[in-house]
Formats: sequence, C-alpha cells, structure tokens
Amino acid sequence: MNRTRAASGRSHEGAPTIIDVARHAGVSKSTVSNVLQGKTSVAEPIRQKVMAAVAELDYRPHIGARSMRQQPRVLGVVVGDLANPFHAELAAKVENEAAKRDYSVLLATTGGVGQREAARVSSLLGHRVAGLIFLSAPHGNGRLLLDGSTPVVLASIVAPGFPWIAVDDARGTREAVDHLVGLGHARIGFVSAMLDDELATERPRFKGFSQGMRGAGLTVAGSHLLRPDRRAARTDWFERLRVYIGQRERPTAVVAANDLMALELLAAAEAEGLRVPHDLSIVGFDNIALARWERVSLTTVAQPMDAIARGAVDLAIAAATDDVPVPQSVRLDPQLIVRRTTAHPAS
Amino acid sequence: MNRTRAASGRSHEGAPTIIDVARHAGVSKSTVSNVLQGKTSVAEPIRQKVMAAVAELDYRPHIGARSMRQQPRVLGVVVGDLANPFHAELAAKVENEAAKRDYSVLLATTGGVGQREAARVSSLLGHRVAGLIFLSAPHGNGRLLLDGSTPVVLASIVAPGFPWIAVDDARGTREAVDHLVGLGHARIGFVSAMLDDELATERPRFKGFSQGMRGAGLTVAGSHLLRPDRRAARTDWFERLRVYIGQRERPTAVVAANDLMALELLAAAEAEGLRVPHDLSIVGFDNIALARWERVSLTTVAQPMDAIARGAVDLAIAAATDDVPVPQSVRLDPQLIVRRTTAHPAS
DNA sequence: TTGTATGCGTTATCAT
DNA sequence: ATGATAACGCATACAA
Repeated sequence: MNRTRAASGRSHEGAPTIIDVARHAGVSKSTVSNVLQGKTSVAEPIRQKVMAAVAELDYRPHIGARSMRQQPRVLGVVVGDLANPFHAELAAKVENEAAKRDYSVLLATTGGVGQREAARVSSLLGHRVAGLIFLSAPHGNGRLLLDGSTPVVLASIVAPGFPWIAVDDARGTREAVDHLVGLGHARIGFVSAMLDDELATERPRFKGFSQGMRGAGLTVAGSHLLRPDRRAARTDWFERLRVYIGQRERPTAVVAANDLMALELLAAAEAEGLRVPHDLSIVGFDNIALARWERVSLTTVAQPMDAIARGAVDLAIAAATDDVPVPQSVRLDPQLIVRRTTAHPAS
Repeated sequence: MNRTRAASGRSHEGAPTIIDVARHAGVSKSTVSNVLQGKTSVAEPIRQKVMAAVAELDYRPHIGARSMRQQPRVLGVVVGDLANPFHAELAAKVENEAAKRDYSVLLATTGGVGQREAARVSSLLGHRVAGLIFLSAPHGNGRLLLDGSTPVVLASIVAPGFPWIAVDDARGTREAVDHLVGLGHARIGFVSAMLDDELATERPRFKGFSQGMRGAGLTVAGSHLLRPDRRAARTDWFERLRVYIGQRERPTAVVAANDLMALELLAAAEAEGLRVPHDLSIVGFDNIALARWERVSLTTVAQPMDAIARGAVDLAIAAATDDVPVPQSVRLDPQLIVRRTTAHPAS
C-alpha cells in the first residue's frame, strides 16, 4: 500500500525526503528540519547524526516545497535580448550576485516583444518569485501584470513607477564631450539611431551630450546628429552610418550612445577609408567586454556593471524581505575609460 | 483565528489561491482544478463561471505547489560564461524553446569554476528541475552530483556519459579547409590556443582540419599550428597571435577554432599591417551574431543554433517525461558561410 | 531538547 | 458531473 513511490516511473521519484533522513538518523522529521534551519536548540550529537544521514542519502531539501512556507529564494530576471553583450554580461553578474545570497535566477527573455513579455512575466509571477529584475524597460503589456505585490527593480534602466539602479547617463556623455573638447575637438557629433527601442536610455545620454557641448560653448550641427527615426528601416543602419561618416563637413569626433553603435561606426569609418582615431575620434558607452579587446580598444564611458548587479539584487531582496514598499532608486557614477579610439583632431 | 494571511507582511501574501477562485465561482476547488487541467468532464456553464472567476481575481496557479504533484515544468540551464556571445545566444534560444513548451528556465552560470559548478548544479537539483541542459562541458565536481535521476543533455558539446546534441565539428573544419583549398591556398594554419578549457571541442575541430589537409594532399607546418598550451599564460594570447601572424613563412590562410579567435586573429593581422583577405584568409567557427556584422563579415562554419536549442529542449523533456533512460545523441551538419574574410591567395 | 500536529496550494483518488 | 479528502515535502507552533 504505502509504496506509492516505487510505483511511478517519473524522474526524481527516488529523491530522498526529509522523512527518509529522519528515519535514517532515528529522529523525527522536525529535528531534521531544525538542524537544517540552523536552530541552536539541537543537541550536538543529534545534529551530527542528522548531518551524517543527510550526507549519506545525498539529501537535498525540495526547494519548491520549502517555498510554500518561506519566502521563495528565487529572483526573476527579465531581459530583452541576451544576444546583446551588455545585457548578457549584466545578466551573468546578476545571477552571480543572486547565487552569493543563495538565491536562484529564473530567466525570461522577451525579445523586446510586448506580448511575449507579458507571458513571461506572468510565468514568473506564477513561480511566486521573491522579486523581478528587469534588464530592459518593461514594455506596455508586461507592466499591467505588476500590481505591486511582487517587488520590481530596474537594472541599468530608468523608467517611471519602479525603483531603479542605473548609471548617470547624462553625466557619462557629458564627460565624454569634456574629454573630446579637452583633446581639441570642436565639431563633435552624436549617434544613437540604433537605440530607438530604448528611448529611456537614449534621451538622457543625448541630454548629457547637449549639456557638455553647451558648457564648452560649442554648437552642434544638425547633420552631425544621427538619432532615432521612426521612418527609417532598422536594417539600413550601416548605410546611414556610412552616409553620416562620408559627409563633407563631417565631425572630427563622435559620441556614440553605446558601444555596439561605436563599433558599427568604427566599421563604417574603415569602410570610408578613415583612420581611427587619426581622422575620427570615437567614444562609446557601456564598456562591454568587446570594447576591452585589443583589436577594438574603444574609449568608452563605463557603466559600473558589478555595482549595478549587486545593487539590483540587494534592492529586490530587500523589497521582498523587509516591508519597504518602494525602495530608493540609486544613481551611480560612470567612469570614462580612455583607450585608443580618441586623439587630437588631425587638422 | 483563521486570518493567518492578513497577519503577515511578506509579498505574495495577497495572491489568490485556488480556493479563492472556487469560492468566487461557487464551486469546489476540485472543479476549478479540473477546469484548469482541461478535463472534459466539466459542464460548459460551470467552466465559464470558473474561467470568469480566474480572470476577475487574476488568479495564477502556484507553480511551486503544483510541482509537488506533477513533473515540474522547469529546466536547468548550466552555462560557463554568458559573456561568451555564442553561449549567450544559445542560452537565449534555449529559453525561448523552453517557453514555447511552457517550460521555465532556471539559469546557472559557473564561470568555468568546478566548485561553483557543483554548487549551482546542487541548487538546480534542489529545485527538482525536470532536466538539465549544459551549454558547457560538465566539469569534474559537477558531474558527481549527476546520478542519473535527473536527465542531462549537453548542447553543442560532446562528452562521454551524457546524451548530447551538437554539430559535427570535424566535418565543419574539414569543409573550411576544402573551401580554402578550393580558393588555391596550400599553406593553411590552425589556431585554437584560446580554447584550452574546451578541449572536447578543440580536438574534433583540429581533427577535421587535419583530415581536410591530408585529403587535399597538403602537409601542415608545425609553426602554422597554434594550439592549447598549458605553459602559456592566458593573458598573452594577442601577443602570441601577433608572433604567429608575423612569422616569415606565415600561412596564407588560417582556420580558427571559433569566431572569437578568428576575430582576435583579424585584429592581430591588422596590427601587423596585413590586409584580410588579400594577405591572409580567415575562417571562423560558430557564426555568432558578431560574425554577421558588416564590419567583420567573417567567413565561418555555422552551427545550427536553432536546431541545437530546439533539440536540447526536446531531448531533456523527452527524457524527463518518457521513461527513456538514455536518449539518442544527435549530430547536426555544419554549414559553411562564405563572407568577406576569405579570398584567393595573393601570390 | 525533541516529537506531534497542522497548514501551505495544488493535484489525484474516490465517493457521491 | 461534482465535491470531499488525502497526499506531496516541508516548516512551524505547540505540546511533551
């Protein structure tokens, strides 16, 4: 009768339960639980016996079952596109920080599609995750599901309605301009056309660029701006970059809204026969692993990715654990990293 | 007394349960469950009422609780380094395929560290995941935990003891050699020094290279080989590549063991003043997103990543669901994609 | 200090 | 066709 386990053929059926451990150690399952919870009220010799039984049976508490009585130690991470190096790196760091705190990470990729985002978030909510960390701005459909019962933290993005931890974008591009001005550049451009699905990031970075230019007493020509344009197809970026870089009165330096764009620009410059940094200086933003490579060695505004990952995890856990309704948002300082794509203007 | 819920302050406390839905619809929780499970034995009007209650309360079944009675629809994905574009892309595709089948993905990054791998795998096992998908070869410590009760599938890697789904590495590099030979190259080199933590991948790719060379009646000079070397520090790759590319009797074409290495080689060639493909042809392996970029446009051996992701998920689910002890491994065909880093030799 | 009893949210079994 | 009830594995309040 009571051999229900042996009858089934599914996997995990053989996994020992807390009762198996209790029997093996000759104690009650409560005692086993107490030992595992680190309760001090357990006599040492009994503790030993229990631990021995745990080791011998290779017992691992059923996290799902445990999560019905305790805060589940699982975080949901929502990311638009893992193929984006910045997001992938950040996701890895988030998982790492979560693991340090003994939290697991449930991954959900949305591909930037609103409908898929809603489905993934719903799934995450079904898992009763302790908190959600968004690495991409919550799209319309997904937001609706977030009613405040599950804490949400935005990592490296800023959007209204949620606490976030992100770099000071405006300050970053401002410092990029300062760097270029310090090198003697006056005709400085700004490129962000590829960032049209992340306007929340594009805007402050452009704002910082403008502030920097104004602060230096410089004006920026309209033809030196390449910003998101609804009418343009997404596929002709490279062509637009070539045209941009090929114009007669082209800038001597360009601030790109992120590293990926800076790399595209680098390629477009090469394609047009320009040498970087001699004919054109380029500054990126993010400091993805690629930018550190020898072959690229991109001057860029670094985001403190470790601090962002750590902070996002801390914020999410704090919001889930404590009764803090809305944790404070955090703005972190960027850091300009000068490599080999910026120099004095040729003229 | 029975207002246990209101007393606590943790999150999720307000999440409606199946009992709430039952009350709201005026039926028993069994009926609600039956409706949600798609049982046909429920009268249509009742079904409607239940669904209405579900929608109104925004009820979402507690997946953790469900997993105590059913196969948990969660897959564990173990990846060494998400900062590696190939792994990140593959992980994203795996998550996608899993989501299509209504499975969730628990992410674990090991950083290639054996000890961390063991801890992460243990955590995944604690979650009672239906199956594990490794995107990196299981390191020593992690293997020990895998006793066969939880199905394991290796994606894009081959290792003994586990079913895998991967590309035919040898055939890939063989085709790369054939392509170069067809262009008229005779002095062809092979570079894989950066792949020393993935010997299971390096070896068959080198084997295919050798086979291709032999098949074409060509010999390969020892100085044209740059393979893993325990004694070399990991940091001087680029320097080694420059030396390799700068040697007098350098090859006219090189097969790189993966795209990342091909890109480094590209940089080293540029640094040495060589033009690609005029002075040097380069073939990569993997076809990561980066390789498709205009600026790089790398000729490469493509892995069928979609098929690998789909197959890995299918295999894992099948192994968990059916009572197939060890599913069949699958070897997929690579596809050479000719772009702009290969051409006829200059001489 | 240890054991007993109860509840968590769900599915599954069995009456009705 | 529907509902009462017993698991599932664990933590916890409480009794011993």
